[in-house]
Amino acid sequence: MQVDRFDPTPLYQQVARAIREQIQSGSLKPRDPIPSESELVADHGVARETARRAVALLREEGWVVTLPQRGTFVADRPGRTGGS
Amino acid sequence: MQVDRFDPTPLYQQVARAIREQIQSGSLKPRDPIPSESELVADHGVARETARRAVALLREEGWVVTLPQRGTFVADRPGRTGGS
DNA sequence: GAGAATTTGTACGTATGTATG
DNA sequence: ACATACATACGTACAAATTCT
Repeated sequence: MQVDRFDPTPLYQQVARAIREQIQSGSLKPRDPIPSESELVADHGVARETARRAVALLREEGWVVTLPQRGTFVADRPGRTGGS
Repeated sequence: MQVDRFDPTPLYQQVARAIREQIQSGSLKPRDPIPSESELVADHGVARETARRAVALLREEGWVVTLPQRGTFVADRPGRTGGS
């Protein structure tokens, strides 16, 4: 799904929202891999940096966990930071 | 102070460390502005993206606070995230 | 073990937008 | 109007670790 370039919402937030909704709806389940950066670039029509920011945002929000050189996966308890 | 390109430590971490040490040593005090992105680029000989990452890291660590379109400043209680 | 492909990490350069002074 | 400063976005390149053939 391409982003909407007329929507003033930053593209990386649009991409993040699309993934977040897939997690919330259950089409992406805990421990499932989310699309790789390259796939996000192709699927959404954005630059890699934009895709990376989207994933970074989801990571900060606790939706996903990234394993370097492995991939990024849906967290066991998505949406929870795990912090104190 | 230029970064050390033979040091395997990522450049953005080297820049962040340099700023962090200035805060810890007291040469940068709470509410002082830290150098702008352009100044970090000039001072350390790195790209803007690298300077931005350094600042982002310090922000995550609680050393600085960024006020959009204002600048980035040393936190009131540097090194504390303010979280629970 | 060798080699290619994949995936994330780091880094540089550039451009435009938005808000402030 | 102009300069400053951060935010977003695109493109490119190479490194490092893992995975697959």
